[in-house]
Amino acid sequence: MTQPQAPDTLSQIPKSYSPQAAEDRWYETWSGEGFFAARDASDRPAFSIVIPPPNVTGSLHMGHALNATLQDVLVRWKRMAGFNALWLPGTDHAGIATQNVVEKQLAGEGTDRHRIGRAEFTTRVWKWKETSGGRIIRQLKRLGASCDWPRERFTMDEGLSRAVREVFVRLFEEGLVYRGSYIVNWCPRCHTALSDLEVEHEERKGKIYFVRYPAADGGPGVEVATTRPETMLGDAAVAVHPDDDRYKGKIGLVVSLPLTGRKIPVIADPAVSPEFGTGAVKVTPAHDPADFEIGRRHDLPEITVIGDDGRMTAEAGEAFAGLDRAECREKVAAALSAEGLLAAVQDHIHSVGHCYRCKTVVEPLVKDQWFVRVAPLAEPAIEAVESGRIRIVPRNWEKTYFEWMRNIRDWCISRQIWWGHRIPAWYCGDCHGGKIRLKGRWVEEPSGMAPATQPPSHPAAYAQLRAQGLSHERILAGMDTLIADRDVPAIVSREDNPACPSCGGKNVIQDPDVLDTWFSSALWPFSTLGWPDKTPALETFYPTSILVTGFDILFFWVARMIMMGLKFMGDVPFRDVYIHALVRDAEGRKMSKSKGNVIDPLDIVDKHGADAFRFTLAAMAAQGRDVKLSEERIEGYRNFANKIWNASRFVLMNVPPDLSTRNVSRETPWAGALADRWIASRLSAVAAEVNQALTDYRFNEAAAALYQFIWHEYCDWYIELAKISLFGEDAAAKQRTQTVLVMVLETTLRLLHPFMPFLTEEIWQALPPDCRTQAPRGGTIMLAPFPAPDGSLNDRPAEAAMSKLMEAIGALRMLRSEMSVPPSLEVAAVFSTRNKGVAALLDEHAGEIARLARCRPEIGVGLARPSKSAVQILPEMEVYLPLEGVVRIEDEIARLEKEIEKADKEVFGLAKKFENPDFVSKAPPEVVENGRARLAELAEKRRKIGEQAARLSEIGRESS
RNA sequence: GGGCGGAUAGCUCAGCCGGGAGAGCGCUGCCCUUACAAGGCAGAGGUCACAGGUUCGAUCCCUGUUCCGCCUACCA
Repeated sequence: MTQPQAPDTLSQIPKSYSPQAAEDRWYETWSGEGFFAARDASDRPAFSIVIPPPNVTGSLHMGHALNATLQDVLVRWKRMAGFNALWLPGTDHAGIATQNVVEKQLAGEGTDRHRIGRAEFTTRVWKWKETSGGRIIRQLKRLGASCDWPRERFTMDEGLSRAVREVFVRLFEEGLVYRGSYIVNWCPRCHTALSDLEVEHEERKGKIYFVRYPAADGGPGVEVATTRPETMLGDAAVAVHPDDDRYKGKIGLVVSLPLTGRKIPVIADPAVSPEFGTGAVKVTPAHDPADFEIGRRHDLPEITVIGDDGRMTAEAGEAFAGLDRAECREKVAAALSAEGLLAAVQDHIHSVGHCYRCKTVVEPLVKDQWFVRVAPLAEPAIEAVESGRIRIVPRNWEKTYFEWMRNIRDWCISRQIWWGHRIPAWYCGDCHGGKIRLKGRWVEEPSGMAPATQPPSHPAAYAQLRAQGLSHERILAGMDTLIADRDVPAIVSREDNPACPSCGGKNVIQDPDVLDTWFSSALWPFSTLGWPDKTPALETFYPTSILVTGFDILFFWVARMIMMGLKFMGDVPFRDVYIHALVRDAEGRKMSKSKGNVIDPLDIVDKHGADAFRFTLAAMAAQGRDVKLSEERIEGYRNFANKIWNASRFVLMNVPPDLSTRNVSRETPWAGALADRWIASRLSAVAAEVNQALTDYRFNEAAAALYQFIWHEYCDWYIELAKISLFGEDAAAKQRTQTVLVMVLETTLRLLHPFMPFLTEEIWQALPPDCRTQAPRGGTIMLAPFPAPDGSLNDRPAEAAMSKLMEAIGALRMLRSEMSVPPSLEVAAVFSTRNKGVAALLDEHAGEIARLARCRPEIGVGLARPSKSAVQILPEMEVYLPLEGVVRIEDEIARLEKEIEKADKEVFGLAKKFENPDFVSKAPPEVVENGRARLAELAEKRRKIGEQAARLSEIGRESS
């Protein structure tokens, strides 16, 4: 590969790591060299992830950053571990969102989509997509995402569109897609139907109105409760519960609907809850989902009083027609009040549905729409998770999944917008021309096309337009929307403009609606790999290995992918689903533009580097917890990156550039000094931990293990110890230390690479060439083998000995610090033990103790304590710091008294356990034994401190 | 209404199979010790929300309570 210029002399390595330059340089190299590419055919095992496609309109937010980081960690790990790893990127076309963006643009130009027409509009959207869309893709690259970019897909691509059409047609043929007239969620602003999932419910303070409906014969009527009095204008009945004794006599009564005088019946329906309100409910089938059901059961008329634009229709009556929903509510309430029919108004909290795109209050309306019959698809999808063919991690999301899947309702998939996959359904103008009503630009001047500045007008029947002399083509060209009567059959076809099966004519008109964006997203795991064609990629990478996503789209997307994957591929779309948390701000609030608490991931990358940012996200991704991101935390990991940088700098400054670890057998370098054996043992433990944690998707644990090892073992101890031989006279020891220093660093870099790709590559490239573990190709760390746990390096004795040594050093450091002995002052110190082995160990490592605790150590068995000295009592040794001429004795006495207090507490707590005879008899023997040993140790320590305190007080008295 | 999750150091959070409470940041003290002051060494700081229960033993398991999130639902 083309070698970017790595600093070649030590003096050139700057003292702190600056990420920017390295990041751009390495990303370009990796991607240019094709290191991210997976192979359609390979003898290596496949590992594949498809990215949850972000909206093409979107820009990278924290959620994306977390999502992408976790995927990249996994895919880089697997790639290094020898898999044919694919991470397939792409975006979705985000129908409503994208359409909104371009519509806003048009509004700025003083026009709108109806004036420019459908064809021109979609051209505009494509143009927008080409120039402004996909910003998020470029942002992902800044994060270091190792996606196979040449495979990038877009839901509106030719191939994916073909998949959409194939699926739609097949579902239709099987009766799983149908067109029907039902109540749907309608956004009066976006002017389209929404699926249930696209409605966000929010608790709102509102009012509940109690309204008297007098009997038609003038007798006592019924009182109903409603939160939406304006809908009463469309009431078709009043319903009560069949078993409600209060209303038994009223069933069948005809009441007079206030303000309209219309006569409506009182009916009985079990859906009514007797406990709520008055127990009698007004029924508005055209404007309430529950009422709609009741209406259909009782064959009530569906009187539409609110129109597509959220304004009252003519049906609402002269007094109200044209009013906005909210205005109308006031007017109706006032009118009822004036007539004395408003019994009461109370405050009431209820949840109100809002459009998830524009937050407008949705209006339930009865509309002709296309639906997917979901229940038959849901069944196998439930089974797949129950049986474990798909694992959801963490598991508690399974419950949510099942809950939703078992109560699933049909999915409304048609949208009344222009940007998206147009529904492949046509209606025959020749057979049903009278029942197909169209709106379009020709209506204003039936003799010809109206100027493009004219918005569409009233609907006209297709037959009528033809009769006025418009050609079929011309009608289509000017058509805006279409309403076909319920009994007009749809011709659903894989080919455009199919011939009518009954008349053979070609004058067919395509349904103007487009499909829900999620319909195409649901096919993503196989449509992106080439389906419906049988491609090698599909063969190799489906089912994908894992899906990484946030729980907010568990239903929107994950569930639907499972259904579609099982239906059309006959297999699950992925083996595992890893559900990660939401990223919140430091206060735990959801980040949102309106709250102004958004942290832009790219600002973080600019400021602290992609590696620090990625590491932070991984470290905070504990399963089942939200990620509360604060900049201080990121700074902490930026410091970590810098620490690694400087440790590496130290290594590079102290090893010859021609050093080779190429032919060093695994055992040799570790066979030497205690520190070498210890760090090797620790390294193998960390490698095991990281591998296991990643296997279990416990990213935070992998990150924590690396952090702990690098900073607190390699840097704090190993490097410090290494300095002794590096700066010493023993050439062999020096060389061995250099070897270990580099080998551990090099291995650690590979372990760390999935988390911090840029930094690790930058350093790895600067290592002596013959110290870099050979990658199968490319000469890059990202293709070098991922360190596997190596049990042969485990060295329990070395770890035990090292912790003794660390304890001894720690004890003296503690005394020094407590006694305020300056770090630069070399002191005398006595290490006394009863254990010969310990004495031998300390003696052997007197040099290390001397350096790391800055002292002249005297080591031995049963050494006398210096008369005026501070002491630290450890299980197997006592450490004395002679105080003569160094500090005041009183300070040490005070310190010891505090220690005595602490030790007493501990002894007391533990001793209490043994007072209970059941503990000794019932607890496992090893637990009891362990307790006994600890108790003995503590008691001994307490005794010795006491003695020492007494002695010092005595001396103190004598000398004063 | 149903469901899920949380409550552990000043802050943000780890804590797998019940058996000696951890990290990061912040704070305090001493140090520019030839990799790093974005650093080193050391330290203080916790009734593991509350009340019961199971157990020899509970931060961990069970029940209930309080508070806080979130998801879901056609009680108008």
